[in-house]
Amino acid sequence: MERAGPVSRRNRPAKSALSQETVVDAAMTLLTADGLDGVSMRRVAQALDTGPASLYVYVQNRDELIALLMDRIAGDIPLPATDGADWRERLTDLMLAAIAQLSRYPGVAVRMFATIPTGPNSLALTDALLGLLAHAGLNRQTRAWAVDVLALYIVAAGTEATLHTERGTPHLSQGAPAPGPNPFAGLPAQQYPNLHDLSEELTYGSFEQRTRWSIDVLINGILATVAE
Amino acid sequence: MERAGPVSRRNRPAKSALSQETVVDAAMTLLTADGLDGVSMRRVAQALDTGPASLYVYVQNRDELIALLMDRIAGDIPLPATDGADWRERLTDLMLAAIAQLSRYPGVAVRMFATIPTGPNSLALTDALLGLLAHAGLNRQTRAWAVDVLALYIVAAGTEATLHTERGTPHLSQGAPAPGPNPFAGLPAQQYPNLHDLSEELTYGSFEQRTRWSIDVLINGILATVAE
DNA sequence: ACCTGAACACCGTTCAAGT
DNA sequence: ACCTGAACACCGTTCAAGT
Repeated sequence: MERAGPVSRRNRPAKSALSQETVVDAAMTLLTADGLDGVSMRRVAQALDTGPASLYVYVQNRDELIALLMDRIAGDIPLPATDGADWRERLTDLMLAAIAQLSRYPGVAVRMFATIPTGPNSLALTDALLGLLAHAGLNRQTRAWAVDVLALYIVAAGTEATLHTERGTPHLSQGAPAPGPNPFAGLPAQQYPNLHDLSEELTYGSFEQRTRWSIDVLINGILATVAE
Repeated sequence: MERAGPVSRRNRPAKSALSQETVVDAAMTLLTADGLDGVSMRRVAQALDTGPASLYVYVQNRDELIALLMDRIAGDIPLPATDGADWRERLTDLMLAAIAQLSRYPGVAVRMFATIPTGPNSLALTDALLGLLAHAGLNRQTRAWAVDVLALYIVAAGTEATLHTERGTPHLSQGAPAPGPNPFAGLPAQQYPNLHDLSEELTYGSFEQRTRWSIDVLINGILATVAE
């Protein structure tokens, strides 16, 4: 009773058969090379030696193609051990791994605000996140809302990290502090007394340091804030 | 010793003179009507009865135009009272107001991940945020990193709210809970035990309720997590 | 059913020429 | 110095025609 998906007829010597997999493969190659901006329907088609219209057999539109790319990317984030002593460390590591993975593919994290991820890999990650929160002794509603903020933070930090990647500023997978002159130092103290006063502290610390601190803030906050 | 900015010569009967202000005005009108996607250089030019090339006298490129729009939007967020008893309530209100304001202009919040806001209105808001944190008894480094996470959260929540606006789901400035069927209820319990188990809780609560809880999480977390 | 060239309705930005 | 039409190099998506 199964209906087979569309089958390509390009089994000729020169061209290989198209399929959703080959389309996503080609898109993934472009994504890795040029970021999401490089993944246009026309360029994907070109890479497959065909016209853009051909892709619409395997993918509804560019948005669906991007959703498929997202889930591939999610699939490369290692799931945490389901059991173990330190849930907090496992949670932190999972979040850092997710942010680092998103930072590798410029333009992808931003789009995740739009899509509640429904791919199997993304769902598995969310489920794992919830599993870790269960070890924290939180009630059901708190766990549910907590996974929401944590996911939002992952996507937000991933988006930020991506921009650091594009600008060449160091981020998660690199060391070294930020370079360049302090943009807050020159601000008028009259108008912006607090920014002026804290200009040193505002630029202190690497992206990784700040991210680790932020994750601590979130976890401490969740532990201290019962929902309901 | 001042150099005057470019002055338009279109002081003829039919067309009014162009200036950066008129360009941003026209862009703002389009933004309000159609969101940021509606603000193309060509459409702005059309609204001003000219060609797109004319705009480049008053604005370096579309990115700069968007940055100018952002600061206009920031200017409509009321600054908190500089003194008062309850810093925590003032901080919460400021964050909710900022998120609500961003939710009114689809497409804008997303772009704020890219830009460290340098407009006068955005800087004033950040300065005010830091001022409120000073009342919380936090050390200097904690205040600096705190304003970072809070700003990141505002932009992230604003981006999310925007999508709710676009989809017609209720959000900050509206009441009522979310409609539609529960997307987690039908998930296989074998593969996603936690998502399946918490499907009720995952969809419980309005956007405003969740946002308020998240802000509480952040504030509690910041108070519990000293930087340095 | 799959594949495709051509077209439709758009983009941002640049450039040479006009005033 | 300001303004502009036209062009350049792109987009996503649709459609009619081919196999």
